[in-house]
Amino acid sequence: MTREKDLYEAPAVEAKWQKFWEETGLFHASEDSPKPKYYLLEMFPYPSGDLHVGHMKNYFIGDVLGRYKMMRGFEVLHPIGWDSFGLPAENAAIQRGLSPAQWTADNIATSRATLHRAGVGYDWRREIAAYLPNYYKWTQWLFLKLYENGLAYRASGPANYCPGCQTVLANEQVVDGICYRCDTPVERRHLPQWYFKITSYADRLLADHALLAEHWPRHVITLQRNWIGRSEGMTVRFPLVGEEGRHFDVFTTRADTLYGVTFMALAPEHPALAELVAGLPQQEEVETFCRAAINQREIDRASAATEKHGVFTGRYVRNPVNDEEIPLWVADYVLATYGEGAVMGVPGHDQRDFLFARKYGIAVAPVIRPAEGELPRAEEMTEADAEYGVMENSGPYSGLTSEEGMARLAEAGPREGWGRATVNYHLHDWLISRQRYWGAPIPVVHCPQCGEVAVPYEDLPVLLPPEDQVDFTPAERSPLASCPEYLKTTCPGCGGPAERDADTMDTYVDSAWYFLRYCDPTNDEAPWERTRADFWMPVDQYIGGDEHAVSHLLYARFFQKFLADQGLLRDPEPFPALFNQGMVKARVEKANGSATMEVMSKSKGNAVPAGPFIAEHGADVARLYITFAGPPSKDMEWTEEGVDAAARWLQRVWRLVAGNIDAVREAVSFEELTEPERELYRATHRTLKRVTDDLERLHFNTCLAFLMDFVNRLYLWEAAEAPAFGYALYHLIKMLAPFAPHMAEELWHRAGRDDSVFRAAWEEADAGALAAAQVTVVVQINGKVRGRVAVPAGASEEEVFAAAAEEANVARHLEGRKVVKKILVPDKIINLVCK
RNA sequence: GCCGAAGUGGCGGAAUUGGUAGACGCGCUAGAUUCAGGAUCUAGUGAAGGAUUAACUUCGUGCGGGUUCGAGUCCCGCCUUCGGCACCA
Repeated sequence: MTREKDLYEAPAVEAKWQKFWEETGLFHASEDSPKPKYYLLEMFPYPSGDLHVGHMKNYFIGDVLGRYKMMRGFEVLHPIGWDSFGLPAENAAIQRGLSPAQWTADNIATSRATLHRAGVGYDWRREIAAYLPNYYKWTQWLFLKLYENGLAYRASGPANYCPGCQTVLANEQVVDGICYRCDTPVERRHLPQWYFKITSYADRLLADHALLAEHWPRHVITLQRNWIGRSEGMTVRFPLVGEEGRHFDVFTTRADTLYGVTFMALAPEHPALAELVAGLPQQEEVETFCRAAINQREIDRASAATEKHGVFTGRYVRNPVNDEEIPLWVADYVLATYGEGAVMGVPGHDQRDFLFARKYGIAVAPVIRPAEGELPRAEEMTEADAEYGVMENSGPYSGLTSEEGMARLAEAGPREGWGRATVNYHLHDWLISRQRYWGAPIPVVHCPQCGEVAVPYEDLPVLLPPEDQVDFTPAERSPLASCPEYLKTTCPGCGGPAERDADTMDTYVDSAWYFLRYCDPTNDEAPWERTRADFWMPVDQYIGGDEHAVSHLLYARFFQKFLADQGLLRDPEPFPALFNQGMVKARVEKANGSATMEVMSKSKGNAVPAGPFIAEHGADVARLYITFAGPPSKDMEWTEEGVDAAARWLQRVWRLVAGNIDAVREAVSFEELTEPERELYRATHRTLKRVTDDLERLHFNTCLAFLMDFVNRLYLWEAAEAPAFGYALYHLIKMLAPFAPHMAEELWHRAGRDDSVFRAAWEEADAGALAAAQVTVVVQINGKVRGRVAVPAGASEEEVFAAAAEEANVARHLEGRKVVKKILVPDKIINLVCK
């Protein structure tokens, strides 16, 4: 009959403490604090409005950690803001006639309310939004900084164009030839675009992975390393036969095979081609081929991966090392965007060249033999041999190993004027211009007199024009180009009439520096004050999904390095510690009755909306379930049973602690405890140690397992009026706090405290208490467990053995056998090796 | 093809450095309490054998070898799944 009264009413309690935290400024971070700082950050979220529980996972991970660090005595900076430029707002405008700004503001309000209601502890005073002029003013400011330093430039080149989004994309936004956002196959177009010169930082981005090795997931570093794709080699110059002074360069990592070159192949897009074949009998064939190849490869590059096509141009080039004349081909397997857009064909030692040569009857000339073997015979080869070996038929280099040969050739190249050592990267400069409205305008003016002129710093921000002046409907050029009020301006240089650049920036530019703005979010004079950035940066723990491994994380690292070079920041890396959380999956029922577990999303119909869920079950239940279901780094599955279990356990904790709230006590005298109580005291500290250790490792699921275990044990004491029980409850409340903050706060106050539990210190486990007087040692015979014995802690081999021999089962197994060796792991195990 | 991660009960998952495999939870079984429960409590729950309160024994962490007193953990060789890159010269 009192049961109803005992039930924990989450909604009312949670609202009460959320208000309390807000009013007491619990999560306000200050640079004036004497405490050590801890900057905790989850990746800049896009305000999609209707957050589902899957979205909440990384906020909860952050919040558990933040509250814990707070209790550990850190001044925690845990900010939030909105990555709020981008296509969805604009599409809402096009499709439903909504205002992008209003639509965005509404979504932010909804998302913000959900996070509030989830009880995630943020310093809301520092909230920022990328679409507001007081933010994008500084995005533009950073653009100008890069421009000033030659790291932002406009160039015409092959760009990835998405017909769906009607804008160009960065390489990082094209996945398998498909737009990352709308799944439309991407086309290649030649357009003048703005780039950030991230390639200037390629080597440093690579080298500084060493600084991240310890606290970044290894696969993220690997992904970045592969994406940067540094490769060392030589650029070799092949003169064009019959036209003195003209030549073609190729990049090769295998200069040791130079004597085996039997043809050269250009990419179909190679700019010199048209002129090269003009007037030749091959002209038409080459042009037809190139047109087909360029179109075809964009439609379906993957399936054409093995079959190679090409045509002979009718021209020849001369191999500079042996003066041989070799035919010049066009081939569809040569990439225009890598190296020089041309390759030297070495069929003997490159599989692609081999396939190509065999198909078109080009000679194969092996020049490398295995260290322990013969030079392969061209006519017998069925595939290329790409291994290093010993050079043959290579003039003065014959007999050298591949490594030696390459070193000598790298020296000879410049001396003899035909080549030089070079480095190539898979990474390209970051294409940042977008032909869309909802982004930060590029602060550049095009003047017929002065050309390209940067907008002066004092004229920032370049504001987006009002929405009613703009036609959002994509028309292959930026919507801003349709707005004369925006476009027409005066040149900052000469004062004459000029036009603004009509493009806006990639939203990844916004997120490449937002973590810096949190350090000083309201600064009107500068993007941030150096002293404030130096106080908070770098981010001590960054949390987010690994879908940003090569985009956002690479861009942000690039910005950080550039800004440090400018003296605006101190540290070489923004995020020394990165944590990748796994995703939340849920059942998707298929039409045929089967079901699969898929990543939760609204479009799949398996999303559980966060707001309604929290209203029904409470935020603590959501947090607890998500943190207990598995390691935060792995994907988890959302199930009804799991929700019930979390809710049930919280009620169990509530009954235990609230029902014995008067027993809660902060201290006990170990000396005065009975032995069973001492055992409980030890269990308390053992739990504290385990929970602490696993919080530090971000293994929250095991923290909760230990707490469950502890609660199970405490139930055995419930009726007893033992001091050690009240003491255990006291610690339970504190240990519960990071995981179920609302309930813990309520219990803490019911236990008579006025201040927040999060201002209470998280204690170190009592090391003395952890060392029990009696320990159980496992007895193994030949590696098999045969018994357990209780001995005093620190017992010697002889003592343990003596006790073991007494144990019935052990004695039985020892009968008639001789113990030849004893291995003791103190206080844990003894293994008796018997014959 | 290359790179990365992972394979442990019916299920989610534990097991820092090699040292009691299966913690904790779900589910299931039995019982208690209850007008009733999808609430709560207690006990059991890897498989097989042995057993009517057994003790205990054998097998067992994807597969096959190896190192070791001892292997989920280390080494060698495979298989499978997931993720990323994919003609990068």
